[in-house]
Amino acid sequence: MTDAHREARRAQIRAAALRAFTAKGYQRTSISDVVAESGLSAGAIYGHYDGKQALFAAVAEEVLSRRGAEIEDASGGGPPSPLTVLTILTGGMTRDLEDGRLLVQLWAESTVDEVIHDVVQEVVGTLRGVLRGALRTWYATRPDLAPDGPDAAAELLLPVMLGLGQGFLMQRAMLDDFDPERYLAAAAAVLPA
Amino acid sequence: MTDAHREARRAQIRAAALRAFTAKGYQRTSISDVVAESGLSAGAIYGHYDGKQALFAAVAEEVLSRRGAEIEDASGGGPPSPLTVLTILTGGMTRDLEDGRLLVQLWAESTVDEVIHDVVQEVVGTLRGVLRGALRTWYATRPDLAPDGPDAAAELLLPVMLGLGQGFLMQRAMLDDFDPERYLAAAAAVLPA
DNA sequence: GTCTATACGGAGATAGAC
DNA sequence: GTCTATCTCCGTATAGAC
Repeated sequence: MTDAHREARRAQIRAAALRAFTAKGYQRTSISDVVAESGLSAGAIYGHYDGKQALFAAVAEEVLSRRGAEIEDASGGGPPSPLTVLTILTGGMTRDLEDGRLLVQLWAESTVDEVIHDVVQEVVGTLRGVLRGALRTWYATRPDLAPDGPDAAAELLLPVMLGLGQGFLMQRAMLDDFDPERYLAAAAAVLPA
Repeated sequence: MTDAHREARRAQIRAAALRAFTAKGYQRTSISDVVAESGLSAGAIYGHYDGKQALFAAVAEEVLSRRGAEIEDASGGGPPSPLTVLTILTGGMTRDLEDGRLLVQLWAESTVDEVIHDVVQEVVGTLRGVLRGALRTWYATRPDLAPDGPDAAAELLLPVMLGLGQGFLMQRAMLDDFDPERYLAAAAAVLPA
């Protein structure tokens, strides 16, 4: 089997795992669920991934790393505003995940599972680095909003940006009456622009 | 056994469950863990609660309802600012829970468990009602910040307030280098004041 | 009301044939 | 590499004595 075929099969397994985890949540999803969703067998899954935990880590890494890439892409046409960055984050997650359930599962698991914790720590770290860079270059074009310099301003806004993104995904996943556009409008009202 | 004794025993069980859920996460916590933590037996637990799910719901309800009470208390000395409200929310959770892990577990579970979903829906609904009331009265004292009236302004800010609170708890629970004061300072910079 | 002991089901993971 | 079949453990919940 060529490397390409091997990676294709791994991608197939990850995609099935993503669907299964999203539908039932990480903990309630059994390997049998992934088996059923993928059309493969338990043996096949374990031939490619060490187990459920490794599979979850792989899926999480795939999803989160795309957001960093998207923000860097968007920086091509001039520095994106904080609101634009937030829109990219939430829009990308919406496209990949339909709802935010998988990420909420990931965050919960990261507070209680060492391995997942480390994976999240690393991948959120790089995403935050990309965010920081984007905000810095934007503040550099708006010195009126950054009296202490763009770096300090970006560093200060960073946790809030992350929080607003997490809030969006959380509320979309858990509240029946969540209104995405309303949330982004509210965020726009508080973010610097 | 008097009602007071009965409630005391139930509180004892809830407290043990809270500790156990916080330490290992909801799903990984077994009834045996709660048994060990409480010093009681399985039979005793089931004599007071229908099972793990009901116990989790009871704990969640207890914790969240306190925040509503605290915000209403604070409204006694004049309408609290958005930042004050956020500080009450995060400070209260810090006091009750040490870290935000239990709530992150709750949110994750609410996206995947019908019963927990309904409980969260209701209790977050009332908390949101309290928040809405507090923001309205505050905006009423600051008509310069509410061109469309205090009600509209409060309604718009509501999801952001919730998001910032969730972001605080999430990041505290999952990020090694989280700085609570820095987060609140950053929130203060974006919130109306 | 509370204990001890246990029934019952389901989970993750592996063995061995193909 | 993949399948079928299965092993082993652990979790929830209950039964029955006190």
